[in-house]
Amino acid sequence: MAKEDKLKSRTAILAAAIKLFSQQGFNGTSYAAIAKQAQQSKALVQYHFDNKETLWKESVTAIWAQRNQSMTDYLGEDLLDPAHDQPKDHMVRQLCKGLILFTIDNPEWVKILYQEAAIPGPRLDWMIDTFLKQDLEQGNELVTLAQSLELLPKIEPMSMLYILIGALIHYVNVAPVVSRVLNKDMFSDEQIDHFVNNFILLLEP
Amino acid sequence: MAKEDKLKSRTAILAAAIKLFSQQGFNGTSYAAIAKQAQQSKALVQYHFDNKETLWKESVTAIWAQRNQSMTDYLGEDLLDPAHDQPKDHMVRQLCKGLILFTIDNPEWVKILYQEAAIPGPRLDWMIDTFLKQDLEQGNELVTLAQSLELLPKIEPMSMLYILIGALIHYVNVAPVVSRVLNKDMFSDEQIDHFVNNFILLLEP
DNA sequence: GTTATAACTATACGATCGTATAGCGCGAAT
DNA sequence: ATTCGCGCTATACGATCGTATAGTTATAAC
Repeated sequence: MAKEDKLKSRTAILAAAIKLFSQQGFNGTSYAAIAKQAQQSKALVQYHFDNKETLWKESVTAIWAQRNQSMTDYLGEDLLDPAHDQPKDHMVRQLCKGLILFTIDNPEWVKILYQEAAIPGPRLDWMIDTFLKQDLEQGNELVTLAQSLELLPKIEPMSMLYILIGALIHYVNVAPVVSRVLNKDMFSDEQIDHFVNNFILLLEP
Repeated sequence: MAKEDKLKSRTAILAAAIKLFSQQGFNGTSYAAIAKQAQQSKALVQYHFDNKETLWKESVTAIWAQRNQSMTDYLGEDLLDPAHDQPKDHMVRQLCKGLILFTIDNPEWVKILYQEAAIPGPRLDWMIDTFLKQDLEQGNELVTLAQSLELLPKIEPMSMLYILIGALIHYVNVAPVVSRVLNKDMFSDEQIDHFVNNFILLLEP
């Protein structure tokens, strides 16, 4: 069936666009590069998305949709449910490790965020209004909830959020560098556990 | 004198290149854009730096030179000197605030690092061999020293480094976003102090 | 004052940029 | 069986990409 083919090629192109936009930014990514990455013709890319800004916005939208979908896989809604009556440090460990694994599997949103935050302009404005404002609120709520459960130290929630997200993201961002320097695979479960175990030592309320 | 003119125009171009490469990455930055930013002709840019890779490498080298110079301004060599016999929390606060103010005034090295770490390739390899390897070692030493002075909690130094640098960098990176969302200037001394005060609550050994 | 050198400019190359448009092939509808 | 519509391609536009090279000005040496 033709409709399926169309969706398939469109999806492949969108996936390629997501990868390249997040890695190389808006100006650094070309139609031709996206086409090559998706193994499709440049004309087909333009057929599906008739200008670059549209393609970029659809990419960001897809990134956030995928991210929100994936988030619940890593941080199930009941993760912070006290009904589990698991040990607290185990819950905190699961939260931190979940956030790292989630970021490793979904690095695009961070990269796009950092790309655009570096050049304030209409694209960043659009991201703020469409996604980031809500993200901050949700992050704030998550931290506040975790604090009320005595899982995180009760410092001001926004500051806690900076530290939590910042430290975990940084680990993922520089992992390719550190892996090469220390000759260890920082993406391995062993190294991630090692880092998380150290991190949660700081987080004991 | 002609030599001075040459140096002056060259410096202006290099400054423009540093800004654009760090904001837009290698592929996202063009000779024309650099020329415009530096208010010089495109031909003059090429006269000083006869190909793009050379210009990029010189930019990165200049960024690190400026960074290392500036670092000692913000984190004086005697900052961790116990001879001061200042209160410990004051020294930690000064270290954290220094790192943030330093990053605000020198955001380029982080941005270039994140840009290139997102696309492993020969440019990242060069950065690792030339700068990043040493950076990691120095960071490790700084943390170890601070720990021995009981200024930082004695978790594994590399993990401590991730958290310290990650949290502070993230604060600076998303400050433009958060400023707009919360309608506060996150670059202001007041907001920085607020964050640092919260951060050091976590760092009490 | 002539000359040599250094700083800088003008111009143009082929490749690639983002975009526009006309046309192809083929399944579905009549 | 023909027509129609849709998924897709071919091709070309002017602009800009990174780079090459010849030319122009200005300075310094003699």
